[in-house]
Amino acid sequence: MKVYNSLTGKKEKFVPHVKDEVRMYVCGLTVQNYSHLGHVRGAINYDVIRRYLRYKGYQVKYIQNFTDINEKIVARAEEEGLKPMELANKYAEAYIDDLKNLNVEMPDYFCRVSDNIPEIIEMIETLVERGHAYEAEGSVYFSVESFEDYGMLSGRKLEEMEAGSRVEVDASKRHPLDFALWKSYEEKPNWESPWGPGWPGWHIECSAMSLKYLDGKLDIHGGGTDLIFPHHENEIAQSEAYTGESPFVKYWLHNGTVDMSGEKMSKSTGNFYTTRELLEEFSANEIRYYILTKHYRSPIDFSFEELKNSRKSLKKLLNTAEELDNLLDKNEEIDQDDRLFLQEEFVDKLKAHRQEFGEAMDDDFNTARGMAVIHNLASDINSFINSEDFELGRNTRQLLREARKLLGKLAEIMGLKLEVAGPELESGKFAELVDYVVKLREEAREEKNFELADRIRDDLQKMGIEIKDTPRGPEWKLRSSDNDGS
RNA sequence: GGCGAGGUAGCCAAACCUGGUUAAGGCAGGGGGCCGCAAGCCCUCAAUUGCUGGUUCAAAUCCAGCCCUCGCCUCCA
Repeated sequence: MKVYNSLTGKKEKFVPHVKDEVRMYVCGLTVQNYSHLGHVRGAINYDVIRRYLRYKGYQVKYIQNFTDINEKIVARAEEEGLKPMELANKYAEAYIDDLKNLNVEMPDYFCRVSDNIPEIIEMIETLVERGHAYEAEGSVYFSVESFEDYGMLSGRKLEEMEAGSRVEVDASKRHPLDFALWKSYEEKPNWESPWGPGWPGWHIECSAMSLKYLDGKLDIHGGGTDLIFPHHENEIAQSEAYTGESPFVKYWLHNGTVDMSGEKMSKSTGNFYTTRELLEEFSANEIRYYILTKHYRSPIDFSFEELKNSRKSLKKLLNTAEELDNLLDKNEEIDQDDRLFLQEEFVDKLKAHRQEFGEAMDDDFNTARGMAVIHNLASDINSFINSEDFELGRNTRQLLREARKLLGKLAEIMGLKLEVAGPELESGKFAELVDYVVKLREEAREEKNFELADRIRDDLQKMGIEIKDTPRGPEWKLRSSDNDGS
């Protein structure tokens, strides 16, 4: 398996610190408002990475943080008339809801800045002791000049950055790019420190918490490309200056951003679509499909049209899954042997697809290719069950079970749910009755009495019973109450 | 100004690092079929890979130049 490491700019063989174990830390968000697609895109990308790593047999420990204190939160809290911590909690919970609604698995732990102040202070103290940081007017700054490799991640050099820097130079800083580890703050949401009351700077939290919760052995650190500089650059500097070890992180992964350039109108009106707004109109499956048919490193230029298209694409996969389920659920009594000639070929295809999927995902988690494999798999399944000499015997049935399992498994790695939950009324007296009516309709069709046949179909349709004429004969199902599989 | 990403069919999007029969997959569209209609599905058609030159037996892929687009450099994922 290879992953693209932002630190080296190359795909590298993936070898975690500890065999069969992966420790990953993903930058969460400042919980100051509802999340939008950009936030959630990363969450979905790393969710799939995590699922795939697990599929590969790794035990994955996944940590994500909430930045729950900074000036933005204080400002927003004032706007909403809440205490800063209340505001942070509100949006942290909202974010967790969003993730659940998107079928994103919860991290093993959500760490919060406010829960880790002692660790952060300890880290800053050490940095000061070692001459990597200095105190000025109650705040503490990291000295970028004290860290030789500053710029290694973003590929920048200190000298070059000063020239075009737009950063306003704070008089108390020794170097314009020095950044705050501790910020002096006199008012209420603050903590005592050796330098007086205040709170942590933005970058230090991730260093302190990732080192703490992952025992200093980070295999993967993820986040958006927009965090490379300065956030992750600073994380590296302070972490390595603190531990004296390099590298701080084995593999830096960065997902592309979601841009709204095609949707300028919405920008002027308010800005982006929040996740919950999108979820009103689209299912988790659809949003995930949209995100995952693009490579995680590529930026996405958001398009409503494309998102709608993913609904149609996804429907194809759902149809196949449903067809298989129908075949497997019904005709439970069939047990005669069937011909084998077609099946060998089909078995080979299943095997091939399983392997192709692995190859795609092993290559820097290429979900776009993985998705293509899933489509090819679905196509082959469709061909198989709709071919003229298809017959449902014992062998075929077993084979279809495996096909369904594979389809479900691959979809599950993508976090897609292909289980179409229909009402469970498709057996018993009711089913016998419908079967009977359907049979009558078949007779009408044989007599070319299409008027009657169509009327039966239309009337059943009105009762919520859908008939499909397949090459294997008619099939029917109860229509699930409203939307298509979310 | 600095750093970075990218330009592939009408649209979205892989493959580029590791040159070579896959220019993948999806949406929309054409043609045919299961099958009369509906719903689906299958087969098939559709691309001189931004432009120009170069390297090579071979270039979407490597090199050079040019033209465009976008992101970051602002405590944004």
